[in-house]
Amino acid sequence: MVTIKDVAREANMSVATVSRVLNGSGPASEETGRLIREVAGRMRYVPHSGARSLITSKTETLGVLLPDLYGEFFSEIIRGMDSTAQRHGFHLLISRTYADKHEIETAMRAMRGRVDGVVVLSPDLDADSLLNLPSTMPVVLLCSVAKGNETDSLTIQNCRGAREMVTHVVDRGHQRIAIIKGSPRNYDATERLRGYRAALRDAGITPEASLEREGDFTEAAGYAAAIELLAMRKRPTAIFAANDAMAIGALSALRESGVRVPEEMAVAGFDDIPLARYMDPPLSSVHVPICELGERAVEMLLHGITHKNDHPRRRERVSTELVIRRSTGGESAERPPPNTLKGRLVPLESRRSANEFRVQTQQEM
Amino acid sequence: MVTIKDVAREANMSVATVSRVLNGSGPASEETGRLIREVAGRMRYVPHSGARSLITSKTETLGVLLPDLYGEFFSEIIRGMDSTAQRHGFHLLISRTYADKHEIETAMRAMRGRVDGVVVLSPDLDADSLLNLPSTMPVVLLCSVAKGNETDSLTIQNCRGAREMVTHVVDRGHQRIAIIKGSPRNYDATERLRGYRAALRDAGITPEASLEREGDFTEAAGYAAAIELLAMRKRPTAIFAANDAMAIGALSALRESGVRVPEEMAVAGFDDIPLARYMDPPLSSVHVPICELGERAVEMLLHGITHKNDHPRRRERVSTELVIRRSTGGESAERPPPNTLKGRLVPLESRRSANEFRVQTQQEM
DNA sequence: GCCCTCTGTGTAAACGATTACATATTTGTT
DNA sequence: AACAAATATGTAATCGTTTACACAGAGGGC
Repeated sequence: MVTIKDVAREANMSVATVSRVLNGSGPASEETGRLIREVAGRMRYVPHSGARSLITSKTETLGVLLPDLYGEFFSEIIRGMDSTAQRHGFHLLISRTYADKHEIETAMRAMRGRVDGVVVLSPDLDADSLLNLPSTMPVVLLCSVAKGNETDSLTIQNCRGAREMVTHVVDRGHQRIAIIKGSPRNYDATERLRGYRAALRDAGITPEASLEREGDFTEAAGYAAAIELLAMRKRPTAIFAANDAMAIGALSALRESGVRVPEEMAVAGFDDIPLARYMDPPLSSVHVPICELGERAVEMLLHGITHKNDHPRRRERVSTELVIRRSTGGESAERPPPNTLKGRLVPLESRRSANEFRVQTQQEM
Repeated sequence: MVTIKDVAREANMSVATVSRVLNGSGPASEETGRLIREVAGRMRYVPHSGARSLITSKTETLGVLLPDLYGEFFSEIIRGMDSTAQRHGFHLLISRTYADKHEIETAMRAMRGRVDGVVVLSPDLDADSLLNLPSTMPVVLLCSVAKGNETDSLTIQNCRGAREMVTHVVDRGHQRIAIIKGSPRNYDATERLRGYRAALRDAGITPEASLEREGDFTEAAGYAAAIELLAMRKRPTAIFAANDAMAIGALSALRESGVRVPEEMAVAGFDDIPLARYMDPPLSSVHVPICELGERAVEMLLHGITHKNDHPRRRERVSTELVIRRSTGGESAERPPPNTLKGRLVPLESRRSANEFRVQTQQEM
């Protein structure tokens, strides 16, 4: 491995000069500049990032902690993060963890000293406690809230999105609307459930426990839940799945049971993954700008890093957009590429207390 | 940030002893061991990985270079890589690059000194040249071949998989079988095309240029290609898409055109993404053990690292498995979870020349 | 000619860990 | 009792950078 010393020797210069030239961090004559750059290039010198980070105490790397996510969501969010990180000269150190609290803590420790900050995507509510991480380094919480502690966080407008979708279904004349829920420990899932109930309340419909089915965001769960719903003596006429994967599973179950969608049963999902529009019938869904979620999270983290974690904390939320297709009886004329449906960011002012924020959330509903 | 020195001072020990205790790299009395561990824990000491990698010249990090991949593939391959890496105490540094040769080179440079080795997934054929990377560090090439240079590589059994699928379609009585190809610059795509042609040749059917349609692995491409095929005066009776996303797009086009699958048109895909079985009709596909692909790649890389890149190079290939569902007229009785369909690894002995390998590939066909 | 300010360069001290070597202490062997 | 061997601990060099400080020479203003 060729070091800065080797380059200095070869160019008959001191290491200091080489360092200054290569980093543009000090004066240097035109000529020495050219020479050193030429030699460094020829010798294929690449600075040892460990040594550099030792003295500068910067790693130019961002940590990302993720649970085991479903396909499209994972790839898109990484895409968003990596592109913004790269644009700012940062790398991404990724670690998949089981959402378990202890695991997250371990992973955080392991990252310490390797990264300048961390994005933690922990949809698991129990992981709340991770806010107690005595982390001196910047952290951005994704898809979860940190009660009690002050942490930058970024979430999806789950509640409003779900509420809008269910309201749309109500508007199409449905009264008995079922929901296939996500895990009760999942933040996104609980918020979507909240939106569902709010919409029913708005419409003067009393929520019914038997219409709220358990799920876990997988196709299999959606399939199973739909089968159960069909077996009910008083069937619902519409199903709102808390994500697209479950909606797709439900569609498959309905098809096998010979139930026509949307005539006998309307179906709606959440996320608007690319496949949604290729379903039969095309699936109505709540579009989430996943890529943008990743971008924004990294931007927030970088902000925290440049301000040395000494900045007013922010809670932001990316907004969703209703995409109506045929599965809820909407026109299927729609055929714009999904990426034109850009969600806008809704920055909330930084808040001091979680309660204050809660109120805000209520209002936003 | 608390350093080893702080811990040493607090425990009234020398840094050497602290280091030895914490790494278990030297003798230490029972008592000092306990004391130091207690102090380190209390002070939340985490060693600075940069400093450590400086002296040990190990980073315990693996680099991963990926192009912009389609959803499921990306998340699964990372899952496989990360789990094996973690099991061996390694981290993953991920970088998305545009498959462009120059970009890859830049990314490789940036990784140098940050990682102990790199997995490069470069399906782009033009990137061949990257084999000329004067890399002194271990590299594993994924989903592409390196002609000329010696590099460990791991690929999918594309050719055989495609051939088996097309043969299956032929066996169901089809004679005019179209293919929706991937990019001609994509390695997987060209291999799948080769398998398609081989199967036709086996069946005594002469390939027809008009039945080979361009595609780029997106749903939209599959949709468009299917529309074109339907417009032909002499329609095919079956479509083999080079990946599932395109097959799904094709299914959607057929549905809209009122063409019944599989009665009027059989459809098959490649990859067997989780959604395949939830399509209408459930999609026949070639199962690729993606997660395993990632696992194996990391294992190969770790092997290269422990042997300091001075080991016989290997070319391995993960095998695929035919999954027949209703879209090709197969029974749809099948409903095992896809993860029981484990592909087996087919290790090929290390080969000296690319030519030799070529021959082997022919035989394997 | 003196002093000041630039510019270009070099010297050497950090940064935080590991580890070869030295030293001090204990234990065991004869 | 003497000495060897094993155990426990400390000292200091080292890894590859960056950067504060020092210094030399050039140019300008008085």
